[in-house]
Amino acid sequence: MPELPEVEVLVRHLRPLLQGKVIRSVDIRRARVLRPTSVRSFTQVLQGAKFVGLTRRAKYLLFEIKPKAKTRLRTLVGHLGMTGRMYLLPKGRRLPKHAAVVFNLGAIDFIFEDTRYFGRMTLDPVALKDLGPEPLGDDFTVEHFRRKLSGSAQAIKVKLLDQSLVAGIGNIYASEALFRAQISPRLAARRLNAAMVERLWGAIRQVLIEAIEFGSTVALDYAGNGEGERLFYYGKAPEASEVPEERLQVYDRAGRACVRCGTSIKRIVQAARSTFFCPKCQRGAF
DNA sequence: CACCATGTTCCTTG
DNA sequence: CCAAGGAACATGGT
Repeated sequence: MPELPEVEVLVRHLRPLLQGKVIRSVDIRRARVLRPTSVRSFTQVLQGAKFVGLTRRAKYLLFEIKPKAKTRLRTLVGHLGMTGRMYLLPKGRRLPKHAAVVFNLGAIDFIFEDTRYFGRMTLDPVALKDLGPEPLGDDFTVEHFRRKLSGSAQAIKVKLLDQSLVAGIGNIYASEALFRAQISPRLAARRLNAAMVERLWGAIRQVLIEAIEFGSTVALDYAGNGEGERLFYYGKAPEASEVPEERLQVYDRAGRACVRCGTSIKRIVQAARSTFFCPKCQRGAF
Protein backbone atom coordinates (compact mmCIF):
# COMPACT_ATOMS: atom_id res chain seq x y z
CA MET A 1 0.00 0.00 0.00
CA PRO A 2 2.29 2.72 1.06
CA GLU A 3 4.07 4.89 -1.45
CA LEU A 4 3.49 8.62 -1.76
CA PRO A 5 -0.04 8.42 -3.20
CA GLU A 6 -1.29 5.99 -0.58
CA VAL A 7 0.16 8.09 2.21
CA GLU A 8 -1.35 11.23 0.73
CA VAL A 9 -4.79 9.65 0.59
CA LEU A 10 -4.43 8.39 4.14
CA VAL A 11 -3.38 11.82 5.39
CA ARG A 12 -6.36 13.50 3.72
CA HIS A 13 -8.74 11.07 5.35
CA LEU A 14 -7.19 11.05 8.79
CA ARG A 15 -6.69 14.79 9.11
CA PRO A 16 -10.29 15.82 9.85
CA LEU A 17 -10.83 12.75 12.00
CA LEU A 18 -7.90 13.44 14.29
CA GLN A 19 -8.10 17.24 14.35
CA GLY A 20 -8.60 18.44 17.89
CA LYS A 21 -8.64 14.98 19.46
CA VAL A 22 -6.86 14.55 22.77
CA ILE A 23 -4.74 11.49 23.46
CA ARG A 24 -6.04 10.08 26.75
CA SER A 25 -3.53 7.29 26.89
CA VAL A 26 -0.86 5.62 24.81
CA ASP A 27 -0.45 1.86 24.61
CA ILE A 28 2.89 0.85 23.13
CA ARG A 29 2.71 -2.78 22.16
CA ARG A 30 5.87 -2.95 20.08
CA ALA A 31 8.50 -0.48 21.24
CA ARG A 32 10.67 -1.19 18.19
CA VAL A 33 8.51 1.10 16.01
CA LEU A 34 9.32 4.13 18.21
CA ARG A 35 13.05 3.91 17.58
CA PRO A 36 15.07 5.85 18.41
CA THR A 37 12.56 7.48 20.75
CA SER A 38 12.26 5.78 24.13
CA VAL A 39 8.97 4.46 25.47
CA ARG A 40 9.34 6.83 28.34
CA SER A 41 9.73 10.09 26.43
CA PHE A 42 7.18 9.02 23.84
CA THR A 43 4.58 8.50 26.53
CA GLN A 44 5.56 11.62 28.37
CA VAL A 45 5.17 13.89 25.35
CA LEU A 46 2.01 12.32 23.95
CA GLN A 47 -0.04 11.55 27.05
CA GLY A 48 -2.69 14.27 27.20
CA ALA A 49 -1.47 15.88 23.98
CA LYS A 50 -3.76 17.12 21.22
CA PHE A 51 -3.67 16.42 17.48
CA VAL A 52 -3.65 19.83 15.82
CA GLY A 53 -2.65 19.03 12.27
CA LEU A 54 -1.50 16.37 9.84
CA THR A 55 0.62 16.73 6.73
CA ARG A 56 2.74 14.51 4.50
CA ARG A 57 6.39 14.60 3.48
CA ALA A 58 7.42 11.91 0.99
CA LYS A 59 6.10 8.67 2.54
CA TYR A 60 6.07 10.12 6.04
CA LEU A 61 3.02 11.28 7.96
CA LEU A 62 3.71 14.35 10.07
CA PHE A 63 1.32 14.69 13.00
CA GLU A 64 1.41 18.11 14.61
CA ILE A 65 0.99 17.61 18.30
CA LYS A 66 0.40 20.07 21.10
CA PRO A 67 1.63 18.46 24.29
CA LYS A 68 -0.41 18.86 27.45
CA ALA A 69 0.29 22.13 29.30
CA LYS A 70 2.84 23.26 26.75
CA THR A 71 2.59 25.76 23.95
CA ARG A 72 5.36 24.39 21.84
CA LEU A 73 4.24 22.04 19.09
CA ARG A 74 5.91 18.74 18.45
CA THR A 75 5.98 16.60 15.35
CA LEU A 76 5.10 12.95 15.58
CA VAL A 77 6.62 11.23 12.56
CA GLY A 78 4.83 8.21 11.14
CA HIS A 79 5.94 5.80 8.42
CA LEU A 80 4.04 2.75 7.20
CA GLY A 81 7.02 0.69 6.11
CA MET A 82 5.80 -2.14 3.88
CA THR A 83 2.76 -3.30 5.79
CA GLY A 84 1.75 -0.49 8.13
CA ARG A 85 -1.82 0.76 8.53
CA MET A 86 -3.38 3.55 10.51
CA TYR A 87 -7.06 3.86 11.28
CA LEU A 88 -9.63 4.59 13.92
CA LEU A 89 -11.29 1.76 15.75
CA PRO A 90 -14.16 1.99 18.25
CA LYS A 91 -12.85 1.32 21.72
CA GLY A 92 -13.38 -2.14 23.07
CA ARG A 93 -13.02 -3.95 19.77
CA ARG A 94 -10.45 -6.68 19.61
CA LEU A 95 -7.12 -5.19 18.65
CA PRO A 96 -5.40 -6.51 15.53
CA LYS A 97 -2.70 -9.08 16.10
CA HIS A 98 0.07 -6.71 15.08
CA ALA A 99 -1.09 -3.51 16.75
CA ALA A 100 2.12 -1.58 17.40
CA VAL A 101 0.83 1.61 19.01
CA VAL A 102 -2.68 2.40 20.23
CA PHE A 103 -3.70 5.97 21.09
CA ASN A 104 -6.89 6.15 23.08
CA LEU A 105 -8.92 9.21 22.07
CA GLY A 106 -11.95 8.53 24.27
CA ALA A 107 -14.64 6.44 22.62
CA ILE A 108 -12.30 5.59 19.82
CA ASP A 109 -8.75 4.36 19.42
CA PHE A 110 -6.28 5.51 16.81
CA ILE A 111 -4.36 2.40 15.75
CA PHE A 112 -1.00 1.95 14.13
CA GLU A 113 -0.65 -1.68 13.17
CA ASP A 114 2.19 -3.16 11.18
CA THR A 115 2.59 -6.85 10.46
CA ARG A 116 6.29 -6.69 9.78
CA TYR A 117 7.11 -3.81 12.12
CA PHE A 118 9.24 -2.02 9.54
CA GLY A 119 7.21 1.16 10.07
CA ARG A 120 7.74 4.00 12.52
CA MET A 121 5.92 6.15 14.97
CA THR A 122 8.57 8.38 16.43
CA LEU A 123 9.37 11.83 17.79
CA ASP A 124 12.74 11.86 16.04
CA PRO A 125 12.65 13.76 12.74
CA VAL A 126 16.13 12.73 11.65
CA ALA A 127 14.91 10.60 8.75
CA LEU A 128 13.43 13.66 7.07
CA LYS A 129 16.60 15.65 6.69
CA ASP A 130 18.07 13.90 3.65
CA LEU A 131 14.89 13.76 1.62
CA GLY A 132 14.93 15.26 -1.86
CA PRO A 133 12.12 17.41 -3.26
CA GLU A 134 8.49 16.42 -3.36
CA PRO A 135 7.79 15.09 -6.86
CA LEU A 136 4.56 17.07 -7.02
CA GLY A 137 6.07 20.23 -5.58
CA ASP A 138 7.68 23.23 -7.26
CA ASP A 139 11.19 22.24 -6.17
CA PHE A 140 11.16 19.16 -8.34
CA THR A 141 12.14 20.79 -11.61
CA VAL A 142 13.27 19.13 -14.81
CA GLU A 143 16.58 20.88 -14.29
CA HIS A 144 17.05 19.46 -10.79
CA PHE A 145 16.15 16.02 -12.09
CA ARG A 146 18.52 16.26 -15.04
CA ARG A 147 21.40 17.39 -12.85
CA LYS A 148 20.94 14.60 -10.34
CA LEU A 149 20.79 11.95 -13.05
CA SER A 150 23.69 13.27 -15.06
CA GLY A 151 26.58 11.85 -13.07
CA SER A 152 25.21 8.45 -12.21
CA ALA A 153 26.01 5.11 -13.75
CA GLN A 154 23.23 3.48 -11.77
CA ALA A 155 20.23 2.05 -13.60
CA ILE A 156 17.43 4.59 -13.81
CA LYS A 157 14.94 2.33 -12.03
CA VAL A 158 17.24 2.01 -9.03
CA LYS A 159 17.88 5.74 -9.11
CA LEU A 160 14.16 6.51 -8.85
CA LEU A 161 14.08 4.75 -5.49
CA ASP A 162 16.77 7.10 -4.15
CA GLN A 163 14.80 9.30 -1.77
CA SER A 164 17.44 12.03 -1.83
CA LEU A 165 16.90 12.50 -5.56
CA VAL A 166 13.14 12.82 -5.33
CA ALA A 167 11.14 11.67 -2.33
CA GLY A 168 8.13 9.40 -2.32
CA ILE A 169 8.50 7.06 -5.29
CA GLY A 170 8.58 3.39 -4.36
CA ASN A 171 8.98 0.11 -6.18
CA ILE A 172 5.53 0.12 -7.79
CA TYR A 173 5.48 3.64 -9.17
CA ALA A 174 9.10 3.47 -10.31
CA SER A 175 8.15 0.71 -12.76
CA GLU A 176 4.93 2.49 -13.69
CA ALA A 177 6.63 5.82 -14.41
CA LEU A 178 9.29 4.20 -16.61
CA PHE A 179 6.63 2.34 -18.56
CA ARG A 180 4.68 5.55 -19.02
CA ALA A 181 7.81 7.32 -20.25
CA GLN A 182 8.81 4.32 -22.41
CA ILE A 183 12.30 4.15 -20.96
CA SER A 184 14.21 0.97 -20.16
CA PRO A 185 14.62 0.45 -16.40
CA ARG A 186 18.16 -0.77 -17.09
CA LEU A 187 19.35 2.38 -18.78
CA ALA A 188 22.13 4.09 -16.83
CA ALA A 189 20.82 7.35 -15.35
CA ARG A 190 23.47 9.39 -17.13
CA ARG A 191 22.42 7.94 -20.49
CA LEU A 192 19.01 9.54 -20.51
CA ASN A 193 18.91 12.29 -23.09
CA ALA A 194 17.10 15.59 -22.54
CA ALA A 195 13.86 14.35 -24.08
CA MET A 196 13.84 11.25 -21.91
CA VAL A 197 14.51 13.21 -18.73
CA GLU A 198 11.62 15.48 -19.49
CA ARG A 199 9.35 12.58 -20.39
CA LEU A 200 10.21 10.72 -17.21
CA TRP A 201 9.77 13.83 -15.11
CA GLY A 202 6.28 14.24 -16.50
CA ALA A 203 5.49 10.54 -16.21
CA ILE A 204 6.43 10.48 -12.52
CA ARG A 205 4.06 13.33 -11.78
CA GLN A 206 1.29 11.91 -13.91
CA VAL A 207 1.49 8.45 -12.38
CA LEU A 208 1.47 9.82 -8.83
CA ILE A 209 -1.38 12.23 -9.48
CA GLU A 210 -3.50 9.51 -11.04
CA ALA A 211 -2.82 7.19 -8.13
CA ILE A 212 -3.90 9.86 -5.66
CA GLU A 213 -7.05 10.46 -7.67
CA PHE A 214 -7.77 6.76 -7.79
CA GLY A 215 -7.18 6.37 -4.06
CA SER A 216 -9.47 9.26 -3.32
CA THR A 217 -12.37 7.50 -5.00
CA VAL A 218 -12.00 4.33 -2.98
CA ALA A 219 -14.27 4.03 0.03
CA LEU A 220 -12.11 3.67 3.09
CA ASP A 221 -14.86 2.66 5.44
CA TYR A 222 -15.99 -0.42 3.66
CA ALA A 223 -16.95 -3.57 5.47
CA GLY A 224 -16.65 -7.17 4.46
CA ASN A 225 -12.91 -7.27 3.97
CA GLY A 226 -12.55 -10.14 6.36
CA GLU A 227 -11.91 -7.96 9.36
CA GLY A 228 -14.88 -5.95 8.44
CA GLU A 229 -15.67 -3.83 11.44
CA ARG A 230 -13.33 -0.94 11.08
CA LEU A 231 -14.59 2.57 11.16
CA PHE A 232 -11.68 3.71 9.13
CA TYR A 233 -9.27 1.75 7.10
CA TYR A 234 -6.83 2.17 4.31
CA GLY A 235 -5.76 -0.83 2.37
CA LYS A 236 -5.93 -2.47 -0.99
CA ALA A 237 -9.36 -1.73 -2.32
CA PRO A 238 -11.25 -4.99 -2.66
CA GLU A 239 -12.57 -3.99 -6.05
CA ALA A 240 -9.20 -2.80 -7.35
CA SER A 241 -8.15 -6.18 -8.69
CA GLU A 242 -11.49 -6.64 -10.38
CA VAL A 243 -11.55 -3.47 -12.42
CA PRO A 244 -11.24 -4.48 -16.08
CA GLU A 245 -8.95 -1.55 -16.91
CA GLU A 246 -5.99 -2.32 -14.72
CA ARG A 247 -4.85 0.62 -12.67
CA LEU A 248 -1.26 -0.53 -12.69
CA GLN A 249 0.00 -1.11 -16.20
CA VAL A 250 3.16 -3.15 -15.58
CA TYR A 251 3.76 -3.75 -11.88
CA ASP A 252 3.21 -7.39 -10.94
CA ARG A 253 2.09 -8.23 -14.48
CA ALA A 254 4.95 -10.50 -15.53
CA GLY A 255 3.90 -12.78 -18.37
CA ARG A 256 0.77 -10.78 -19.14
CA ALA A 257 0.24 -8.73 -22.26
CA CYS A 258 1.56 -5.19 -22.44
CA VAL A 259 -1.41 -2.82 -22.57
CA ARG A 260 0.25 -0.88 -25.41
CA CYS A 261 1.69 -3.56 -27.70
CA GLY A 262 0.69 -6.95 -26.37
CA THR A 263 4.24 -8.15 -25.74
CA SER A 264 4.73 -10.22 -22.61
CA ILE A 265 5.70 -8.08 -19.58
CA LYS A 266 9.04 -9.07 -18.12
CA ARG A 267 10.24 -9.23 -14.54
CA ILE A 268 13.89 -8.59 -13.72
CA VAL A 269 15.71 -8.01 -10.44
CA GLN A 270 17.60 -4.77 -9.80
CA ALA A 271 19.19 -3.90 -6.47
CA ALA A 272 17.46 -6.99 -5.04
CA ARG A 273 14.00 -5.74 -5.99
CA SER A 274 11.59 -6.67 -8.77
CA THR A 275 11.24 -4.45 -11.80
CA PHE A 276 8.48 -4.95 -14.36
CA PHE A 277 8.65 -3.59 -17.88
CA CYS A 278 7.74 -4.14 -21.50
CA PRO A 279 10.87 -5.18 -23.42
CA LYS A 280 9.44 -3.79 -26.63
CA CYS A 281 7.99 -0.44 -25.51
CA GLN A 282 10.90 0.25 -23.17
CA ARG A 283 14.05 -0.22 -25.20
CA GLY A 284 17.46 1.17 -24.37
CA ALA A 285 18.42 4.53 -25.79
CA PHE A 286 16.68 5.90 -28.84
C1' DC B 1 10.65 -26.13 2.07
C1' DA B 2 11.34 -22.30 -1.41
C1' DC B 3 10.55 -17.80 -2.90
C1' DC B 4 8.26 -13.47 -2.83
C1' DA B 5 6.50 -8.96 -0.69
C1' DT B 6 4.33 -1.43 -1.48
C1' DG B 7 10.79 0.34 2.69
C1' DT B 8 14.83 1.93 5.01
C1' DT B 9 19.26 1.36 7.10
C1' DC B 10 23.52 -0.66 7.86
C1' DC B 11 27.66 -3.05 6.36
C1' DT B 12 30.97 -4.30 3.00
C1' DT B 13 33.53 -3.78 -1.12
C1' DG B 14 35.87 -1.24 -4.54
C1' DC C 1 34.82 10.32 1.21
C1' DC C 2 31.71 8.20 -2.49
C1' DA C 3 29.01 4.76 -5.22
C1' DA C 4 26.99 0.46 -5.51
C1' DG C 5 25.34 -3.98 -3.99
C1' DG C 6 23.50 -6.90 -0.71
C1' DA C 7 21.85 -8.32 3.81
C1' DA C 8 19.07 -7.39 7.68
C1' DC C 9 14.86 -6.26 9.87
C1' DA C 10 9.91 -9.63 10.77
C1' DT C 11 5.90 -11.83 9.26
C1' DG C 12 2.89 -13.84 6.12
C1' DG C 13 1.17 -15.46 1.46
C1' DT C 14 1.56 -18.65 -2.34
